[in-house]
Amino acid sequence: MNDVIDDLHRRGLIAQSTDEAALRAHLAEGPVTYYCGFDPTAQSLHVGHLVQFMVLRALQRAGHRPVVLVGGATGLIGDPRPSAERQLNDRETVAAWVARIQEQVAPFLDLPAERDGLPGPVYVNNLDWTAPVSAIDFLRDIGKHFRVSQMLAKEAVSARLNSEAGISYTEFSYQILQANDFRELYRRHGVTLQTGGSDQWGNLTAGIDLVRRTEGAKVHALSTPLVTKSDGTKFGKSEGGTVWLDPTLTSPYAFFQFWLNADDADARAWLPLFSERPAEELEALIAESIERPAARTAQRVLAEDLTLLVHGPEELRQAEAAGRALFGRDELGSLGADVLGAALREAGSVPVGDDVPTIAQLLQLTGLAGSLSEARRTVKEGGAYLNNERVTDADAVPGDDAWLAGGWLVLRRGKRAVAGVQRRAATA
RNA sequence: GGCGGGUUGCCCGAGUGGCCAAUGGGAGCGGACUGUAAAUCCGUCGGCUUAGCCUACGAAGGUUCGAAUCCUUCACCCGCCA
Repeated sequence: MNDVIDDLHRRGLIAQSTDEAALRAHLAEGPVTYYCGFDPTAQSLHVGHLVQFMVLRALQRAGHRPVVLVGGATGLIGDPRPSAERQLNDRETVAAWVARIQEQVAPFLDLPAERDGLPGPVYVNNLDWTAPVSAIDFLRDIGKHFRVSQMLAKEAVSARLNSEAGISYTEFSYQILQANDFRELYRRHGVTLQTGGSDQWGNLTAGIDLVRRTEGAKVHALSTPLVTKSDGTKFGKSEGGTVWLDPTLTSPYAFFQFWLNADDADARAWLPLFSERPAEELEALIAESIERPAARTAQRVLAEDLTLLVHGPEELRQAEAAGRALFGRDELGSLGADVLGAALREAGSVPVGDDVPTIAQLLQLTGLAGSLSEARRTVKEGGAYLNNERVTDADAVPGDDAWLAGGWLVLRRGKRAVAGVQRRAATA
């Protein structure tokens, strides 16, 4: 049996861990129950969260039992960000997000557990044990175990104290709630390991301390590195903004394209983090990527493996086919209505009636341009294409001969942004 | 509490009565080169019914033919003195 920790190190998934020798020994003794939490700060998780799933899955494959927590309580309080205080979201909103995220999380951990005959993953919401605690109980039973000096020393807190933003008592208390989660899960499910992003380290250790003080038990923590981009910008954004895991927010096509468009250095660096292929294969892929960068092997594998993981085989097939259809060598006119329609629906499309809008209006309608002015500008700059041909007149209306199979127009802005326009026969 | 400085477009930051939708840099967007990369170069970068018009320089008033620029009040930020 190869060691999970070795595996995680090899893939670059470990930033920090508590006493590693002790953790290895603990994992070697038998199935360990471990957890990772996700706070509902939006209606969906995004690609930045994927690293956590990679760790959860690696441990699960090694025979350990995952507990996935969605922070219905912590999401109401807000983990202090380095920059500024968070805006509180109202309870109904957070509750709705919790429900969506719980659904979203499940597929990541379903399969292997059943196969290995292990107990399935456990899904919990910290609101269940946090909401019933009264202020008195909280301060007496939990707060008493925390030293303010230690709480102040946490990086997340001290950074904010030294900034103009300062920190509210609400966010200051966050680490106590997360520490209490660890203790609660230790009691309820025998959880002895928590994983999380490197920015969570202070919260992870807060939990370890609480469990040691009140339960006399030694528990562990593992943190993942921050995923970075070589140009210094934030990981997980594309032209359209955040790359979400929810297919209604980021289409599988856009998700696939996000990885496919990664720059070479990033794709190679991310490959071991996100691909679960064997070490030797990854090495070969990286070598290939260096030798023939134009083939974009690393990008392709990332796009394929992750679209498959997040959206499933059928969506992967569609996303791939869409890319081939829209960026391939084939003449658009030679594509059938089914292929074209599927590709454009993936890329994003908009219906029009018999009263066909101008090119500028279509660019705006499809979202390729943010405003009419921007659409006109794009045409003026030579960045607008109709059926792969550059458009020169923003006020022109696509002629009858422009419509492709199935009543489609392929509208493109720049090299990558594509959208479809479908003509709907006016029916009475 | 007193005195002084500041608040400009997505961000930084020029601009002290007309030539200002506002210099410059960054981000973004488009083009060229490529590989649906990166770097580089060029262009663009408030909105609209686009050779014109509308809205904008912390907020509200005022002076003026004309204000980001001058005056008044208010809000917030930063220094110095109490």
